[in-house]
Amino acid sequence: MKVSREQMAENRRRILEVASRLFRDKGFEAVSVAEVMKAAGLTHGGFYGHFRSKDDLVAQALAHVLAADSGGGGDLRGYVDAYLSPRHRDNAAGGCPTAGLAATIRHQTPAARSAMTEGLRSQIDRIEKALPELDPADRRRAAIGSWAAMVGAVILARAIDDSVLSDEILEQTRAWIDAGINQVPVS
Amino acid sequence: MKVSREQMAENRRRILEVASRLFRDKGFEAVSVAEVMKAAGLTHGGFYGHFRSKDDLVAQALAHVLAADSGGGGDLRGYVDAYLSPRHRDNAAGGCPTAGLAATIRHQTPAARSAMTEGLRSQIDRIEKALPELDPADRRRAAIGSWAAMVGAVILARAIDDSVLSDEILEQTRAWIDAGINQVPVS
DNA sequence: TGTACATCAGTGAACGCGCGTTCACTGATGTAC
DNA sequence: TGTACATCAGTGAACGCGCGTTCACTGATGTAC
Repeated sequence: MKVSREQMAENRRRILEVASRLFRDKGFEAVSVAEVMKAAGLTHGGFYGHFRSKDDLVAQALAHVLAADSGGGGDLRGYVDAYLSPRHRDNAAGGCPTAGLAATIRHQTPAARSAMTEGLRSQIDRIEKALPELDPADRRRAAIGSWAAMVGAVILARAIDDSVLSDEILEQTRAWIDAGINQVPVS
Repeated sequence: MKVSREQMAENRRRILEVASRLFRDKGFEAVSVAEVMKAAGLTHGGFYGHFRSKDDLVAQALAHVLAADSGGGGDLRGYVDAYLSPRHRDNAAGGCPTAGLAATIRHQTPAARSAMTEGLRSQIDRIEKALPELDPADRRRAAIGSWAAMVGAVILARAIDDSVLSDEILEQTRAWIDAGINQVPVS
């Protein structure tokens, strides 16, 4: 059953969105092509009309979700608070693709690594822009250091089974970043 | 061919060691039971004499490697430098199991999550002990914040294909942690 | 201490299963007239 | 504008493959005497 051009474009968009959620939730390898297509309301055979392979889907879904992700823009304090919240920790499927997927990019294709590189570059830029009060060197150090801490904290908080310690990881990292940003003009 | 009790114990130890290296290098799912056994110099059929399942191996290999890992003990500055070095970034197989595996623990069994929880708890303790000059609240905040930043930085540095940016992630995070630890007595 | 034999760690063929991918087919789309 | 038909997005059965796991077998170990 052929489908209109707009319908096909919408199907493709839906596959990318659904795939990015499933990948963040379960990891690239634990999600099958058939599972993605079913979640998009299609059958698995049609997949290869949209993508050349599962690896191609991985790279495109990653580029898609990293391009859509635009946190850290204006209110940095608010962004950090939301990022290091139990709500974000418990919502991997709808959360930050970097926290959910960066650690497994190593095992993906060059195209996926390239998408992640661009995503990281623009994320650092966004955080830098939200720190106009610092001089350039301190600003870049604060942007990279706090982003590394945010990503690391969410990954650690998601990895453990003790909810008290998990909450503490988020809260202490928030306080550590806060202190770091406020007093960065070092010695 | 039966084997002596000591030989069997050594085989088991070798399986755990080889498995932990392969898991850190390629991830839990990308390593097969047969691959682990072959790397340990055995055939795959004997695996189930040592472990109940692959999930059992995952949990035990994780507990094994986290127990052996004892970084951060004395010289914190030196530990941070080594951790955030290109050498460690490029040696995932022999490197920190937390940086290599924490992000995928979410998809593993409760036993594996439990091992990671204990590993994280003792790692935070070790870093705290290396910061005796700080008062207790600052010490805990610095231990958790800098550990989150270290893990996050290595994960990000490994995820991208631009070696200049990757080196910068490591270097700036090192500087950020340094500044944070030295001036933690906040306001 | 020496021997006979039960034990059991390790072997390798075989299993069932789910995966990524292919392909002949279907029928709505959209174009040529 | 209306019709006839070529196109092609989506369907679902089928494929080959590697995986985790099982099992009948082997032969060195280690114990009973």
